Amino acid sequence: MKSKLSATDEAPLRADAARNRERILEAAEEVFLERGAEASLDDIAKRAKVGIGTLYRRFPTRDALLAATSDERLLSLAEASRARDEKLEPSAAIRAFVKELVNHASHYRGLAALLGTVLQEDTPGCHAGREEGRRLLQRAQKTGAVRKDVSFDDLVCMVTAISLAIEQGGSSKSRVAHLVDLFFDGIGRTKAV
Amino acid sequence: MKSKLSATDEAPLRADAARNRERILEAAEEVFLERGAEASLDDIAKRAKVGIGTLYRRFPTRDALLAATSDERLLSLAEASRARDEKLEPSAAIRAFVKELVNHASHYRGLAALLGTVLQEDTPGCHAGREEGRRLLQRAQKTGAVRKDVSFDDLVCMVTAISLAIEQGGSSKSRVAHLVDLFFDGIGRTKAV
DNA sequence: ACCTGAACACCGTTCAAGT
DNA sequence: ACCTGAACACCGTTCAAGT
Repeated sequence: MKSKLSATDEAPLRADAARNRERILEAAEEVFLERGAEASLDDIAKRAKVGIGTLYRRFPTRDALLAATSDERLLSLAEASRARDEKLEPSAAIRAFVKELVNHASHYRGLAALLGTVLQEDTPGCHAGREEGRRLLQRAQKTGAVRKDVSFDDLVCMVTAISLAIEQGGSSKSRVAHLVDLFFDGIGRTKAV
Repeated sequence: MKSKLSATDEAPLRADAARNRERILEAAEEVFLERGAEASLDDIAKRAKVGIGTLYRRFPTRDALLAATSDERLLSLAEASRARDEKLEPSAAIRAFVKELVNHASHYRGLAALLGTVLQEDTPGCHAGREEGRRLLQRAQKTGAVRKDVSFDDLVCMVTAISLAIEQGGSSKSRVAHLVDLFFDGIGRTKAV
């Protein structure tokens, strides 16, 4: 029984194509880590020992490549979030999720600014991330821990802001926590004394 | 009696150089409006009918050009803020300032992402903007309207996030207000019921 | 189906030559 | 002092030719 949600039902790749795809992904991860999310696509193709055309064939846009590169991390992020669902109350759960998403957006330099568009890509990880975020938000709103007029996009906006601040100013784990708290004490109904 | 704060005491420009500087600024404003903050510097030089070298001589970085282009707007923004100081209480005053700054950051496409660095440039407008922001923040904190652990950088971070959200998602004046409120009800001590 | 890389159109930045 | 623009090194994207 296949899921109705399966995005683009992709025809299975030929063996060599699949291999190339994998190599591009590995090279991209390396190069993005070294040079940031705006790194040259040519460099990535070269590192993957693949023609630049092959890269474009598989990943028509930079966002698509970034999304594919982020996919595993996003999947395990969503999974981890669901796993700790039982142990945490809704308010703490969504706060933890946001913190993890900030970590993700800070994984490459330059990813933060693109998070909003990348997360809209049609890949399993992006899908799972959105799903989980929306689920946590609804749950927190149902229990009254979060205001009703907050959208998932508002959440992404928060994450982007925090990640950009981290990227520009100093990182320091406490600054992340500080910013997350700042935003949440606004979004939540809890009074910030 | 000259101000001690006067940034780079700039030697007066030769008449033709001053004229060129002005033309670059006008062209830049136009081109940035048309094509966004990442527009080609070559296009700007051409529109200004100036060699590209002249542009670089006057504005060594893109940020410097963006700052110079924003300068008048930032100056009048700061002035307007000081003007309404008497009529508004601290909480409302800083909220209005943030809203104006969001408008500014949304003036060109792509400016939002650069606001943090552009605002650090050493130009009268950037200086005035920072000054006014810090003043409002202190004032609001003194009256207890804003938490003590909020920094000016936190404010800029907010503005950037909101502007990016505006730029990506739909604009709509109500969304700006919504986001500003969201952030402030977090930053402020007022309980968000 | 897929891969390759040359070809094209672009861009930022520098710097020697000119006034 | 200032201006100019050619020169250099780069980049994204497409597409004809090849397997």
